[in-house]
Amino acid sequence: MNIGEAASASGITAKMIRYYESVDLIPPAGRTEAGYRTYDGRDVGTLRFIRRARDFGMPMDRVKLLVGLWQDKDRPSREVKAVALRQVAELEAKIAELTAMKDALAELAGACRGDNRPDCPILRDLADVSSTASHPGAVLRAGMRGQRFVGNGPA
Amino acid sequence: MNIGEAASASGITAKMIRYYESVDLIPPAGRTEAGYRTYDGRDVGTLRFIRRARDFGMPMDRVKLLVGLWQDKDRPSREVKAVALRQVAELEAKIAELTAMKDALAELAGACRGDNRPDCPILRDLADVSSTASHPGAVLRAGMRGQRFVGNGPA
DNA sequence: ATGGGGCTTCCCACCATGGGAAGGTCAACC
DNA sequence: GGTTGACCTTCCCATGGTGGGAAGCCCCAT
Repeated sequence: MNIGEAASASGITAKMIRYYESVDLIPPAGRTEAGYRTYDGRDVGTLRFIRRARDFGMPMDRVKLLVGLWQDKDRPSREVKAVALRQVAELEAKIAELTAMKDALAELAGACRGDNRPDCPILRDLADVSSTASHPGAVLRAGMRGQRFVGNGPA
Repeated sequence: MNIGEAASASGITAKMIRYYESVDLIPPAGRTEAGYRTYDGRDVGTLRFIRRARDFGMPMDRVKLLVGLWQDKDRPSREVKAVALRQVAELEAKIAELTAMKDALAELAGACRGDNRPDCPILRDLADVSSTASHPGAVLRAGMRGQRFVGNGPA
């Protein structure tokens, strides 16, 4: 199998397969004499596994960890569960943040008439010197440095 | 006011203030003879406004738009509200995605005993060839290309 | 033998942010 | 007046995953 076939079989672009190889998420593929990468069914299985893990919003580190556990037939399920629960906890934290943002902003928007007059509580709030501490992002800025792990939606 | 003072007064790092200037989110600051940037109370107000808008998870584009509306005293509040509601809608979409991920993963984790035995439904699911379509990320991958706008939590 | 589609590597861009180096400036203190 | 240390300047680099694209090689079918 060439990389293109492996890509369509696994749902991961050829570009990303090469990238995963370059960051040691997957071992270097075999090569033909001409230098083309070759893949077999097992490789596609691994790629699919990776795609699924990414679908749960996991960062590469976590995926790598999980692939390792998957390939170790004697892992205790305890370890796998711990990884999964960490991910769940981070997702929950992110959801809570976004919800706080959303609620605060929706409330402001609800208070805005949305007509032709310029007067607007949304802008008033954003410009307001006094309400600094109670804003959703204050917490965010304080507590969530470098969480990444959600970003764009895996693509 | 030097950039450092403006930074602590506004809650935006000096580094980011320079960056915002470089991408034309804010106009170039005045300079002393020695080349130091200078800021006044109005500038700090603008920076604070920007920080608040970012706290709602808005991407730079949206913030820029909002700053423009803020500075135009004759804007119709309709336009401001529309921007806010777009942001709310995107936050809701993101929340829905993350919730789908979280629920699916939590369910799997719930089915895993988490003991010393290797058997684990989480890994079984990730490796499962058949369940491709029903996974949370399938939707994600299909529908959310290039949404960005949440990323790390503004920092 | 020629064309088109695949493969290779390498570089660039995104977005918002932080880190750090190399060098200039300012203010305070002795 | 000189030294010190805190601040400022610009410039480059890294992050994380992903896409885009160029330049060049390879393979197969016509």
